[in-house]
Amino acid sequence: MAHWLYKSEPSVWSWDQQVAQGDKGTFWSGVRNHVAKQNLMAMKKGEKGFFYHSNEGKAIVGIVEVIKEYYPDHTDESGKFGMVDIKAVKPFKRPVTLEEIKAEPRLKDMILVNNSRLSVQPVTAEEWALICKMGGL
DNA sequence: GCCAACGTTGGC
DNA sequence: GCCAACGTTGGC
Repeated sequence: MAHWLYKSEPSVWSWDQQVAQGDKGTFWSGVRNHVAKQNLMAMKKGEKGFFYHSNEGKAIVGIVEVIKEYYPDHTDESGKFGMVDIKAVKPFKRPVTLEEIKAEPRLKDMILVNNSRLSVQPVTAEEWALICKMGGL
């Protein structure tokens, strides 16, 4: 089962807002990048991902799960892009900051470190396990 | 189909 | 607020 990482600016859409949606979750719209789109299309229901706060906080704050697979993004006028639905699963006991991730040699190949602009990223099994541990889960 | 110009993202 | 990195656009 694959793992993912979703980036959001808290001023636009925060973890707290995601949690407030409960089990019904929300659609993850607004992706306008083809690599990110490929990642969205590869997602399967039930797969989990990290929720990362960019700009403010710069930390992974919790875990989300895919509850609906790829379908057209109604906010995209061109009709080329789509989205998935995700819901909050559980918060980290403590956030794992970008600083900590950069300081960990085993995480030096993470896309988050090397291509910070990609908004939806795959995470390897090793990275997943390590970051969960760092987050107190 | 190349590439310069421009816009956006996100860390610092 | 600056700027590097990246993606997209449009002229040729």
